[in-house]
Amino acid sequence: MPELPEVEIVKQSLEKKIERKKIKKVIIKNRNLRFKIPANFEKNLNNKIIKKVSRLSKYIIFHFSDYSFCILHLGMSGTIHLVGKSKKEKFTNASFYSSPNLPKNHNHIRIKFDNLCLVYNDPRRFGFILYIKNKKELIDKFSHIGPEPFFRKFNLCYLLNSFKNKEKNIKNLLLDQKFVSGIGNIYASEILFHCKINPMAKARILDKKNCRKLIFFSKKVLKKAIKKGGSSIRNFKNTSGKYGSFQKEFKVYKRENLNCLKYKCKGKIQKKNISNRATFFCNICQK
DNA sequence: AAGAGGCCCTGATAGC
DNA sequence: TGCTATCAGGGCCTCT
Repeated sequence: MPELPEVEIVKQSLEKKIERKKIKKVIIKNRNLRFKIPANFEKNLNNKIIKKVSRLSKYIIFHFSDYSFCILHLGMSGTIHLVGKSKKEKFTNASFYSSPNLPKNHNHIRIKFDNLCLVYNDPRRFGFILYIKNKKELIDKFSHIGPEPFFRKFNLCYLLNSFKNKEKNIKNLLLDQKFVSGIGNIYASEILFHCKINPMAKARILDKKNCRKLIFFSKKVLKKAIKKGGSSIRNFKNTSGKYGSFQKEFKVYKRENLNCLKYKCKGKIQKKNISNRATFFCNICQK
């Protein structure tokens, strides 16, 4: 589901609602996510106070007041839902939280606060959640993650250096989270369209001008997507159940055989599999 | 040693 | 209608 903009939207809607709250109980229905959730996970989270919620690339990070952490990755199909106690609960005192928006299946993790419950849903189970003991372990965990497009480190010098002798095509390189983090399959195609760079182009042939465009449009596309509340493909919603609208701004993604939207370009959008991932581009203006 | 490809899963949709 | 095949926003691991 989520690339950087969608994760940012989730993070933004989460922080307002769960910061400074204390975890009362953790219930795990299915431990078999991307990584098996260890038996002591619940115990580690019990009674922790969430000091802050942040995001790094496609990861959501819970900062606890005792300087331990929890990192959450949504994989392809992970979603987070915040639900309140049902009205019935007031009378029965049952510890039950429900919402009409909550999916029926695959609610693998529930984290309960007073009057609020965070539910992690993930049909494909490619996502994962990890408890991190301390700052050092956190830094370790992210040591192989490259800069986000928004970071100063993602500059002309860095790109030129990374592209030197690189045989890899630029589309695959944009998906390589060690090079740049946060860009996924949709935004890689969109960014390359704005740059007028062919996704199959080997990184080593790209010049300064191309690098400057990549830096500019990576930021621009992601920023705009965040502003629009993310892309609601396959029902992506924020934690309040609100849809994003950036899918309306797609210039190439899922637009195969349609006309290129660049002014006066007569091209048609092509779809091509690159390393088994659908890639969309204009055959004329992205030569 | 960089880079391509397989694989982990379920569900929606396309095609017959 | 109902079956099967293909594909989906990610990233780790293995093989060459």
